[in-house]
Amino acid sequence: MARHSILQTLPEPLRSQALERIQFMTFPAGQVLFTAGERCHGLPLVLSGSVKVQMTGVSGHSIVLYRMGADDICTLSIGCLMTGRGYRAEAVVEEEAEAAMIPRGLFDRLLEQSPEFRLGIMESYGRRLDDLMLLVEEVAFRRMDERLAEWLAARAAQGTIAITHQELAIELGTAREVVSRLLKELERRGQVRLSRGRIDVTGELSGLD
Amino acid sequence: MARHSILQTLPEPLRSQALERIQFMTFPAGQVLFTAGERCHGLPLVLSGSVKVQMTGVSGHSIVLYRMGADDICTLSIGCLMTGRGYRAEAVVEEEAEAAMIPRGLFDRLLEQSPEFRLGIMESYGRRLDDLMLLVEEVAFRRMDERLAEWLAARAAQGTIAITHQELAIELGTAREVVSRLLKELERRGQVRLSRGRIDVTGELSGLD
DNA sequence: CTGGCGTCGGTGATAAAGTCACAGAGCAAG
DNA sequence: CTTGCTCTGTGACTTTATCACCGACGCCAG
Repeated sequence: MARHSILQTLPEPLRSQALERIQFMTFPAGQVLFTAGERCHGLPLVLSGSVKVQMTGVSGHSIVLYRMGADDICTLSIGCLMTGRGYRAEAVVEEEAEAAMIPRGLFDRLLEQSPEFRLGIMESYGRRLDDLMLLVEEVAFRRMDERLAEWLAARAAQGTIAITHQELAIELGTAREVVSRLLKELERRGQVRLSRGRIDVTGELSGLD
Repeated sequence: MARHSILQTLPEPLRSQALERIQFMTFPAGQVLFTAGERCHGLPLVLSGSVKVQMTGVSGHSIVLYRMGADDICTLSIGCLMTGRGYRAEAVVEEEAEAAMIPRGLFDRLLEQSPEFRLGIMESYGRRLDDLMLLVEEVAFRRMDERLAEWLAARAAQGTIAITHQELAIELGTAREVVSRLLKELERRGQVRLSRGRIDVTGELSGLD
C-alpha cells in the first residue's frame, strides 16, 4: 500500500495510522488536478504516471514549469496547504496517474513525528526550487533552437513524438510560429521529419553546428 | 534578542534553548553570504538590512532572483542544508544586514517541536515558489520596456536611483545595451534624466502608452 | 465519396530584444 | 594634465516575438 518512498520510511505504528487517513486516487490522462486560484486540500504524493505543472501569464501565454512522476511530491501544494492561498499554476495529468493525498492535519503530524518525513519533504522542496531556478536561467538566457533541440533529444534520441507545434510552444514558453519555423529548419537539415501532430527524429540533434 | 517573528512564536523553554545555539551575525554591504557551489551550514533568518539573491548562467549572464529583507527566511538554504548539495545561486548584501544562523540540528529540532515554526517555514517556502513562478512568467512573456519602467517606478516614483546600466541589466536578466537604449528612449520622452551611475525619475513611468 | 468545418502548420512583414564591436565621456589618482 | 578605468551610446546584424493570413489535413454528416 505504501507505494511511495517517503511513506516507506515511516516507522510503525505511524505508518499504519497514516495509511488510514490517506486517500488513494487514480486520475485518467487529461484530468486537471488543480487550476489557478483553486484551494488545496491535501498534499499529493505521486505514485505512478506523469503530471505536468504549467502556468498561464496575464498575456494568455502558457509555459510548462515542471513535471512530476513516480515517487515525486507535489511540493507546490505545501505552500497552499499551509497558508490557505490558492494555487498559481495548474496541473494536468499526462499519463494516467495514481496519487496518495495527505490531508493537512496528517501532514503536520508526520512532520512532527518523523525525521525521515521531514528530510524527504525538504529534499523535494530543494529540488523544486532548483528546477525553477534552472528554468529562469533557461528562459532568460538560452537560445530557442538549442532548447528545442534538447527537448526533442530528451524525448526521443531517435523515434516519433506525438505533439502539436502549439503544445511544444507551451513546453518552451514561446510562440507557435517560432516553433514551426525552427522545426522547419531542422527538417531542412534532415534532423527531423514533420507531419501533422507528429515529429520523427531522424538525425543527431545535439552537438551539431 | 529574538528579533525575528518565527523565533518569537517559539514557546519557552524552547526559545531560550534555541537562542543559545543561534549565532547572530552582522554583514556589511557588499559582503557575499554564499556563492554558487558552496555548502550550507545553517539557515539564515534575516533580521534587518537587504540581501539580493542572483544566479549566473553558463553563458555568464546573471539575473536577480529575489531579495530578502527584515523578517525573511532564506528558504533557498533549506534544500542545501538538508541534502548537503551546494547552492546554485549567490547572495550579496545590499544594505548592512543582521542575520540569525540556525544550525542544522537545531532546525530539525524546531521543526519537530514547534507547529508555529513549521507553519512559518512552509509559508516562507510557498512565497518563494510563488516569487520564482512569477519571475518565470515575467522573463518569458513580458516586454522589457514595461518591466524596466515598473522596476524604476517601484524604486522611486519620483527621485534618484543610484545604479549603473549593467547592474540594472542584471536585475532584469537582460543585456546592458538593451537597458541603455530603453533608458535613452525614456529620457527622450522626458520621463527620466540620465547621468553616470544615476537615474533621476522625473515623470510618470507606469500606465503610459 | 464529397463538401464543409475545425484544427494544424507555413510564411511574409514588422517590431522587439539580444549580440558584437567599438568609440567617446566621466571620473579619480598620480 | 595625463593616464587608465569604468560607464554609456550607438551602428549593424541576428534571433525571437507578434500580427495577419492562407492553405493543408482529418473528420464527420449528408
